[in-house]
Amino acid sequence: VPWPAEHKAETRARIVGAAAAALRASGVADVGVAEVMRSAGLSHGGFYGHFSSKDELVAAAVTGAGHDSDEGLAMLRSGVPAGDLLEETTAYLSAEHLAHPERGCPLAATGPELARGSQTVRNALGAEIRRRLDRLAGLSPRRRSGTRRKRDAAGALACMVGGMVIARGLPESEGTALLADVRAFVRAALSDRP
Amino acid sequence: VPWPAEHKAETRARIVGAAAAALRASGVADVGVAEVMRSAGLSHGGFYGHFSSKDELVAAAVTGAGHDSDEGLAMLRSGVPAGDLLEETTAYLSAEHLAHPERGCPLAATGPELARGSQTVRNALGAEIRRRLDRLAGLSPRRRSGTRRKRDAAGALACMVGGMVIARGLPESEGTALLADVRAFVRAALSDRP
DNA sequence: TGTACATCAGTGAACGCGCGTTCACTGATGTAC
DNA sequence: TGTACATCAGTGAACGCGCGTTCACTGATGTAC
Repeated sequence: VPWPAEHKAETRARIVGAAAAALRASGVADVGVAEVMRSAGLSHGGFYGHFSSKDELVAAAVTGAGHDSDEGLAMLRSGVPAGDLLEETTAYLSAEHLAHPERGCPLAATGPELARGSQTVRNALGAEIRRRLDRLAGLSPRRRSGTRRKRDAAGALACMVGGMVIARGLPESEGTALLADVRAFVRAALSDRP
Repeated sequence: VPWPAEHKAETRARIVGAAAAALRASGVADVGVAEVMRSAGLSHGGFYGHFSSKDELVAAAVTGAGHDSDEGLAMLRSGVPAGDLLEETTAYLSAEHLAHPERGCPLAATGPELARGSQTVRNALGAEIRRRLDRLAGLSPRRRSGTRRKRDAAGALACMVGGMVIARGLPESEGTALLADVRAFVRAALSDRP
């Protein structure tokens, strides 16, 4: 074996990382293979040594983006491990996340485009959604029923993704104000009352 | 004036209508000017007699799509005028809407792509979002405070858009189940309790 | 230890193709007389 | 009423351009002797 064992995997990870950021910043269609390779410090043509098509890269990037979005949220909590569902939702619906799609949630940045993608992309997207729903359901208070926790996870994720999509469709100050309204809505919805 | 006064406006409306459907079905990037003109029954080259760029068409299509999405929701209520906020949300989060992005909400179908668009497109998108928020706030019970109505409108719209985006990212049966969870979440959130 | 070799990650130029846009032209229309 | 005309909505071919993909090649690497 003429090259160090991890070399190729490391290069591939660098390409996926560059793609994950570019994808969320510019969308699937507006990101070119050449651009991704350039930001990974490689030449255009080497791409097909790692992936058999752009599609495969997009699928890998969705999964990669999901993970660094989690890390980003963890940083907003200053490294404190995720507490409850409301805290998680509040961190997601922050001005910080609004301003930085490229390190944020891939669903909010490119959900509809991915849903129209190939089967490979749709599989990665579906897996990412399930992962998030499971994670959120796990953050719901233990005293609640499974049904209630599942419902709250679905509602919270819908508010997160929808809130961010809407806020990004408005000028910044309006978007920031809208996020505050959605946060208040979720706080009320997740409270103990109903 | 060699042509009937309304002729050009009618043709333009036909182009916008075709674009509004194609846009929601395939996204901004995957819809070509040629394809839109063909489905409007016109030839490719005539486009620039009506619009100065594809961008201008997309902006017009967003507004057009907003209106026929409203009509679609009205039909799901069998023509009954919109009642309260919960009914509206329930109609939006339906299996019917899940299956037919091309006549549904443009925010759920193309929100993130539009948010990355030109200023012209962003303006149309912002106007469409404000229109929907105002409409939803108006459907909230009168007895509630302005603050509460604004918050509920924001939360309901976030749940609608986010719920639909997520559901469309899952296989159909899972998506349908998720919509039911989000509907239950919104029902609880809009109840009188808190 | 030093050198020739086989491997394969990465290079860079080239390829079709489809897109948005342009443009010289056509032909259907209402108007003038 | 009928005919010549000016207008302008629509046609269809052509244009660059950037994209995803391919491919013959390069050169850095660990291995064999």
